[in-house]
Amino acid sequence: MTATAQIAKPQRYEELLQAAAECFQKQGFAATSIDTVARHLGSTKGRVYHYFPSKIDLFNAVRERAMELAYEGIRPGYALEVGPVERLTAMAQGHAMAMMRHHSYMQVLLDGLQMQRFGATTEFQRQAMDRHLQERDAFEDMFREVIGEGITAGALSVERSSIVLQSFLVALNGPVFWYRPREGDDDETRQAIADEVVRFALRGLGVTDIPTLSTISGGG
Amino acid sequence: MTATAQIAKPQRYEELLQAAAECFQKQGFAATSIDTVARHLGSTKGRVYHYFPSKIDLFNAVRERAMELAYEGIRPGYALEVGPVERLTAMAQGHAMAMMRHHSYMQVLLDGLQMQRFGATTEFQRQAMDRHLQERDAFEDMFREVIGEGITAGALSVERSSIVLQSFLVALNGPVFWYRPREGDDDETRQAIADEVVRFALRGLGVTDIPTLSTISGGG
DNA sequence: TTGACAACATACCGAGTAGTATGTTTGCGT
DNA sequence: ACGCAAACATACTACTCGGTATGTTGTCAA
Repeated sequence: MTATAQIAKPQRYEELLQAAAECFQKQGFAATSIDTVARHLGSTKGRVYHYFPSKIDLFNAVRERAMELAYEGIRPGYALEVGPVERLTAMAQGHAMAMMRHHSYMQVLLDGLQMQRFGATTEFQRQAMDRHLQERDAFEDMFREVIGEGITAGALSVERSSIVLQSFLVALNGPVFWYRPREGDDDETRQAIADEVVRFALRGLGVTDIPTLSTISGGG
Repeated sequence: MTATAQIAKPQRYEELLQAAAECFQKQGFAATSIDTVARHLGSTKGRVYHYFPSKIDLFNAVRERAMELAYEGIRPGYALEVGPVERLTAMAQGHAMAMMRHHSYMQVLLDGLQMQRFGATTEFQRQAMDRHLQERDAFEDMFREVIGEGITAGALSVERSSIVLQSFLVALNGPVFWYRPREGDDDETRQAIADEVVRFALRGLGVTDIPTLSTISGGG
């Protein structure tokens, strides 16, 4: 009796994506079977393959969603009409927050990006990978751009900018590696952590007076 | 005709470890089969199982070796009899260098540490994992200790030290994620990169005047 | 009432994969 | 020369997993 009718299709899709994100996060792509995801939902393969044509498509869907969430994290800061250091701070804050808020998705995202090394994939899958890498580059470019403005404005002191950028991004991604979501965690808890991470990362770029969020929203 | 006799046993072991490290790095643990490793060596399963009782033991051997290499990276700096900031700088340098020099091993190491999330393992494997996590903690403690001395000495400005420590370590581990070994790379190339990474990480801790290696070896 | 279709569940197949059991070669001590 | 063990290679087994083919059930329009 296929049980739970009534549930709208997009909601089922969302449930599947969430379950897949959690499984891929916990076990990685290769170690996660379709049956694992299905069991996590209390259902069977049939359901999964009804919504996704293959395992890799499911994985790509999770990554794509994760990428969207990452964009959402930094876009508000990027769009601010204030100085580069203030924009950068807001972007960094948003990104660090997204890393904790959507922890499962983000871990899958970073895992997936490291998958470049899975040299042997099909031509079709290679296209998906390339698209994904392009999105990552575009994402990084947003930081690159604002950091560049900061350097021009003399607010940042940087020698080899490409390496520093990578260090900066890795530091912001940090919570994905060491933050473990706890039962009572709310946005305030995460904000406090994000503040400290952002402080560290910005000082790494040579910023001595770290702007606060209230300073930023108060006007540049 | 088993071909290549003459080769000493420890050398064979070393070859196997290296091959395993490269395979696990490229494909991850789950996606790497014993046959993959064997083919990478131009041999068969027989060889692998002659030296290692199981796949997980092979993997653990790689991780253990990686951990040793990581220790070797920071020990010289830790042992210096100079100020905490100078010691920390030397440790950070050594660590960043090790991340690039032993890139395959280190990637496997970090991959493996993230494997905490593979909740469902055997009791025996859980012990190996616990031992490994303890070693990681001991490793981190060496940094924690020196950073603590730096704070006491007033040379570092840090608020929530646990989060800052994690950010610091992630930044130093960074090269594992974004550095790709190139044909012509020698230690000088890597030193230049490490310098920049260390500079970033130390400034994140609030160090304004980064010591140089010559300063350190010249005496505190 | 009756198709028709969506939304699954179930059964099944072929391709790997970890591990084992057994052969085969080679060097070495006697 | 001979036996013996190290150092593998080969063949095989039990099992898992991605994907497919097919069955089943609820829903809804005509």
